Amino acid sequence: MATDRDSVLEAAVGVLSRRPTAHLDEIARAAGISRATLHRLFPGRDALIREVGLLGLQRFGAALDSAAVDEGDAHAALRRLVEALVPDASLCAFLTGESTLYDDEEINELWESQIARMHALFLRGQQQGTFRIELSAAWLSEAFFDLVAGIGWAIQDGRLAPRDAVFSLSELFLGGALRAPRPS
Amino acid sequence: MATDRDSVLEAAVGVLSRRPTAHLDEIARAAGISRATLHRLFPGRDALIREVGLLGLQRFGAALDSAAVDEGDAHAALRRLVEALVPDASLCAFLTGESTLYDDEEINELWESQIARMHALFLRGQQQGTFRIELSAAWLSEAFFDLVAGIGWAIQDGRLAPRDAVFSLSELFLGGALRAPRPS
DNA sequence: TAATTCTGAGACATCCACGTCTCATTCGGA
DNA sequence: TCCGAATGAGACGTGGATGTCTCAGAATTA
Repeated sequence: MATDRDSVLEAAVGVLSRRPTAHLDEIARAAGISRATLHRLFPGRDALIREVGLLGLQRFGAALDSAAVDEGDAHAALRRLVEALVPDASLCAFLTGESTLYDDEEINELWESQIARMHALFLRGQQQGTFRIELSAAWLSEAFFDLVAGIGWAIQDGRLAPRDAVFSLSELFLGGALRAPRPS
Repeated sequence: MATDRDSVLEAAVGVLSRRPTAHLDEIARAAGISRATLHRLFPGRDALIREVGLLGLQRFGAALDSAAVDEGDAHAALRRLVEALVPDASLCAFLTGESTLYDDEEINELWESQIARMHALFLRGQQQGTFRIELSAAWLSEAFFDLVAGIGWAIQDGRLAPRDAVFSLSELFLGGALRAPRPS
């Protein structure tokens, strides 16, 4: 069953985003399977983490796609991106915390290309007069992703209600990023 | 020499904030000492990481003190806090990345108490009408610290100029946190 | 200079997570 | 019911980082 692999990856995210050094025992338990089965699904720890990373980057890219970040008003695009990204916030938290991921060439390239899309969004928004130009597009991209990851951690630890996530993130970030005094 | 321990801790932060799983060899090399001397200064890896964590929390507390976060206007207090905290941004990055730290009771209590001080600052700011009340004080605290950590990572990786750190952080965050349309 | 202390380099031993294996059990289909 | 596949539990070996040790050389002090 291919679905099983995915559900295991989901469970792995839940554990690894909070504790990147978690043992395989713990991940297996979280997935509701034995360590043996975990090894049957994934050759080893490195492979598992790599696949989780690829899943995260794929979801990230899918969110960028579904939000159509390179179309229309940058402000609206960013709000769409928040909506699309929040459900995978813990995955983004994983991408931030698991630093060893970026030793891998393919992962690195994927990451760079997704970040470039975000960078382009902010750059376009600045050219449109939507986003502030005193803050570099690079910093806006970085800060945005940091906040998404923070959302993921906060939700997982029960410090933030999932329902509040989209509002909290978009209001705080856009308040600082938008050039206009305050969005409606 | 007591100073040596501190300089080793500083070097350890530089390595561990970026790669929490770095080997002791690497940390020793970064500190310019041998692994043997590292072991003479710190009983083991756990002890080293614990001391780095304590250093970070102490610096965090010192920043809260020097910024006098519980005095006067909350807006001004937060700006002072940013100034005081940015030099130790990588230490804050370490505190967010090294999750195993919080297995320790003492570390956990220290962390909670410092966060409580930040929480109080935001709560006071909300009561003063300085900060937005649509965003919970807890989320503001969390998001602020996430951004500080992000600043630390960005500076260490050379993606952000240290000179721009205070401005980038305070402008972005305050823009989203302040109730007033935009600070001067 | 001589003595003491500190340091670095390296050689071990140890420990723990990981990877592999076996085997009994369970689940699902014929 | 029977058979095959999949799973879980556990044992076992392995690798690599860690922790401890020794010893020679450097640094510091008298």
